[in-house]
Amino acid sequence: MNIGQASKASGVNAKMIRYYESIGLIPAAGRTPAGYRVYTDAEVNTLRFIHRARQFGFPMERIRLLVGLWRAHQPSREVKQVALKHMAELERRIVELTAMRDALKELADHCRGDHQPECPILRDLAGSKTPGAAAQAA
Amino acid sequence: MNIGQASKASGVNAKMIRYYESIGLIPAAGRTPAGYRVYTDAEVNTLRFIHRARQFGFPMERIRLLVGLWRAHQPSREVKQVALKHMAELERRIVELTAMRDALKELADHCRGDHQPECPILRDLAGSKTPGAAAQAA
DNA sequence: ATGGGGATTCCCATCGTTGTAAGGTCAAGG
DNA sequence: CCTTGACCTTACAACGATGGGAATCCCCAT
Repeated sequence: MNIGQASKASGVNAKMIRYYESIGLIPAAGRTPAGYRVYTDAEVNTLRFIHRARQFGFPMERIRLLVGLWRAHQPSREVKQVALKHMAELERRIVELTAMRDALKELADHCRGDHQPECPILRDLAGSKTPGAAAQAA
Repeated sequence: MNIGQASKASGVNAKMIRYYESIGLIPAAGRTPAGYRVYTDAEVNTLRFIHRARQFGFPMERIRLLVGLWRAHQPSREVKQVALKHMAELERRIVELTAMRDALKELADHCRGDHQPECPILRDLAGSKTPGAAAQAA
């Protein structure tokens, strides 16, 4: 199996496969005499694992951890701990973005959006010393 | 006003002020004979505007746009349009992250988290061909 | 043998921010 | 006058993960 086939089978872009190898997330693949990378089913499984973990938003370093736990059949406590930590970070980010969206919505809702330059959004950006002013007004 | 004072007054890191200048987001500041950058109150206001826009998560290119609209007293319609586009992107990201968190929570909730290696999280990462399997099972 | 598709390596760009290194400048105090 | 420390200057690199492209090479089929 060469890198193109491994890519299709795992869902991981060929370019990314080489990158994962370069950062040591996966061991260096075998090579044909001509220098082409060769992948076994087991290696494709690992790539699929990584791909799926990326879909969950896990950062590479945590994926490195997860792959290690997986291959070494470590206690599920360890795995769960990593997952919970990631979920907490997702949650943090969600809260952040939601706050941005809501604050912005508050301003946009009061913006006429017509031909006149007067605009609560610009007023807030330009002048607000107290970031919560819009929310407080709401 | 030198860059340190402008930084404190605007909330924008001095390093970032130089960066914003380098990418043309703000015009090059005046200089003292010794080469120190000098800032007026108006320039600090612009920096504060940028700082606030960053807090709303606006990417630089959109901030460049907003600063332009602001300074040229353009119709609020333009401003609102930019804000709405950004809100839509925030929303997209929120939905993405929420889906990740929920799917992960579903798996973590069913993980014993004990000394045994058996773990729904790893099972999903390793084997799921259908990304929605966990959600469907729920 | 020729062509096309796929492989290789290497470099560059993203986006916003931070860090570091090596220097110049200013103001205060001994 | 000299030192000290805080501040400024430029320039370069790194981050995380990915995409793009160039130049070259390999394999297979016609």
